[in-house]
Order: sequence, then C-alpha cells, then structure tokens
Amino acid sequence: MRYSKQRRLILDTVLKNKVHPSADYIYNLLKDENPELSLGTVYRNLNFLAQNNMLKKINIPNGSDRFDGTLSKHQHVICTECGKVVDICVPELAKICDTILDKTGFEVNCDSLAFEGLCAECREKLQLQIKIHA
Amino acid sequence: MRYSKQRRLILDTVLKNKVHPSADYIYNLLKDENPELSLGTVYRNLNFLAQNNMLKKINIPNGSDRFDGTLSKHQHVICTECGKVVDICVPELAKICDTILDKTGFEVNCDSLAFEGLCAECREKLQLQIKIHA
DNA sequence: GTTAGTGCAAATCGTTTGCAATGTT
DNA sequence: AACATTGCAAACGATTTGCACTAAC
Repeated sequence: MRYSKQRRLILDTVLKNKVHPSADYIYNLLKDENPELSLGTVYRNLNFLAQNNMLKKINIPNGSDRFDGTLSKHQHVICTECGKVVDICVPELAKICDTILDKTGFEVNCDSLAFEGLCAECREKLQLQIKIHA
Repeated sequence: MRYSKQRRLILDTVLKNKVHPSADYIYNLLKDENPELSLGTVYRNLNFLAQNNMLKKINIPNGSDRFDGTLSKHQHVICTECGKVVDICVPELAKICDTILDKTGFEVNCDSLAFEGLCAECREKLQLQIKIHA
C-alpha cells in the first residue's frame, strides 16, 4: 500500500470530522485546497481504507454512504429526517447475535447495525409543523 | 385509492412470495403473463403500498430494496453473500430502543432494523473455498 | 523502473419522473 | 366525466470503471 497525498488527506478528513462524512462531503471540503482532487479518487480511497479496516463504512438508506474513523465496536443511529449519524454502544447486542445464530443459522455482525429514527431536533421541528397545519 | 389490475397483481405477488421480492424480481415474474406491465409501475405500486402500510419496504445495503407482506412487528436478517432475507423477532429490542431514546434523544424504530451477516449455506460455501485455495 | 494510484469522463445500477394515453370509479 | 393510474422513455443520484498519465517506492 502506497501513501499518496490524496489518501492521507482523505483519511485525515474522516478521522477529524466527527460528522461521519460522505464521499461528496469530503470532496467538497478538500477540493478548494486541492483543485486537482477528483471525486473518483475520494470514492476509491474511502473504499480501500474501509476494506483495510482503517475506516468503517456506514450504509444510509436512501442516502450516500458515510464513513467513520472510530474503529472500536459500536453501532449507529441515523436520523431519517436530517441524516445525522451518531455513535452508540449497545453491549446487549452480543447476546442477541448469539440467539440469532442459534435460531436462524445466520452469523450476524452486530457492529454494522444501524438504527433509524428521528433525532430530538427533528422531532421538535415536526411537532411544530403539525401545530401550524392544524 | 383505485384497485388497478396491476396493483392487485403486484400486491398478491409480494404476499405470496416469501422471498421478500425486489421490484425487479416481481417485474420479471409477472411480465411474461402481463407483457404490457412496466417496471415503473411496479416501483410506483410498491412504494404506494408501503406508504399505505400494506407492505414493508426493506432497505438492502448495496442492493435493491426488497418488500415484505408480513406486517406484524419483526426484524430482518440479510445475507451479505447471497442476498437472502429472513424474518426474525427480537422482542428485547423494545427495551434497547427505550435506552437509546434516553441516552441520545433519538426515537428509533425497532421495526425497521436489519441485521447483516452470512447465512449457514454461504458460510459453508466460503469455508470450502478457503480450503481449496489453501 | 515498476506498478500502485490518479484524474477525467463515460458507464453503471437502482430508482424516479414527466407526459400523453388509458382505466377505474 | 373526473382523475387516479399506466407505459414509456428520459432523467436521476450515487457510485464504479477504463484508460492514459503520474507519482511513490
């Protein structure tokens, strides 16, 4: 593995940005200072880094993939309204995964689990809208 | 809501097919007997039926969405190798969702949760391949 | 010097959409 | 008759890919 300038830049950006950035977010953040950088390179590096366990890839239903530099065992919560991604740790899942293996034969990976829901801010906003329209 | 021939056909197909079919699967299954049917109509109806709580939509990371006619509270397990989708019921998740609300302010929907992993058959196949290449 | 990595643009995949025509109520 | 729904094809957004060029080792 070679450490190109681009690869270092992209990895650093994910490690520094706690928002769980998408490829596009990273590209837009970096392109001003690095006008030669291409979006394809960002994608290629994010995938490469995820495959080599230097990043985690987070799948977002109906949205761009996001990336996470925190490698310790944890799960994610995704706001379906604003797209916010937050880290959580649910240790009880280990036991649940064992049960799933027993019952279904599936060896599931608790680490890739993502809960979908509404964050506090979006819940509040939506409540307001209901009041206005009532 | 009008009950077009196409809508009835598509809903029936999901209800009958326990494989959790995708739009494409349904389209290919039906198009021989219904050559006029279009893929766009299949998508439109699946989304319509899901919005009206007559079906559940299941998001598949790196794959087509799948649909489920079983409406009772349950979760899914997805095989990342062959794409198989299986229903499971994990009642413990209710408590976990409460904890998540407390800790993060996110109101999450345990019902939309999907575990990713390897089914028994794919685990076996992959084991074999490792042996062959060794 | 070799070959992994890049930039660019074209291609891909799953899905959605505009529009004129049709079917359902 | 009104309008929800269709078929078709074009458009879409996110991501991947082929290829000739460049940079890391």
